[in-house]
Amino acid sequence: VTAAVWGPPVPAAFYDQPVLEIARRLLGKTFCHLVGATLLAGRIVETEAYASDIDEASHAYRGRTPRNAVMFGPPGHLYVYRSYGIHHCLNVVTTQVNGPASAVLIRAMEPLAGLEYMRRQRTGARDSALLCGPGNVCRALGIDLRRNGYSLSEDPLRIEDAPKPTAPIVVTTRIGISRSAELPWRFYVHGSACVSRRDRQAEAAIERQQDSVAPA
DNA sequence: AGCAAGATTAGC
DNA sequence: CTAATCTTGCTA
Repeated sequence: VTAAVWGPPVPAAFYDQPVLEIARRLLGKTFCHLVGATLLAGRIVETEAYASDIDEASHAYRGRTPRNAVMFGPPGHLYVYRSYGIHHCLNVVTTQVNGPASAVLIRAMEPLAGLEYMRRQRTGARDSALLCGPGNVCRALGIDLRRNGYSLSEDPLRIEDAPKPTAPIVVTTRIGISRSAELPWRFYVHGSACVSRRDRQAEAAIERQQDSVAPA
């Protein structure tokens, strides 16, 4: 366990902010899962926000059920659910007091530690694709329904602070949903090799914006 | 009790 | 583009 990727977790207060703010600010941070003596860690490069009030795609939109209960708070916990009967998806709960149930889906990371374990979980995948896509993230990190409701401020899970990405953040629409599909609630680090799906139009818009600020 | 849909993925 | 695979939550 190297100190470089096993520092202090972000303060619990971090998770008590509006969900869109957290979805952006999670980019660049280090997600850690300690499996036995093996530290698994990745740099978060792609997230999606889900909120219950105006977002029909949110699992919490139609109210509380046994499955989505942890989405209703407190914030700073893991919401894990089974997807398509085969995969798991991992969310960070961001529900504030008296606010709508909300969470951030972690869609992709760059592997930082525990690559051997991840390769075993994901035989055949390139290293850059080990944590590419929400189902693959859970597979590679050994996360399943048993981790649902776990705190991100206690072992064996944590998110650590890390320098903000220097690359721009691309803002675009979410993947794999049919309702509220137009909301620009997906965020990813421009140029990362580990993003699950790029949006060339959104990237082109950013480049135009940069040109106008700092012409070549 | 039955059934349609799903925050996905890998492979053809 | 489609199958795989199974749980959830809604409808009857």
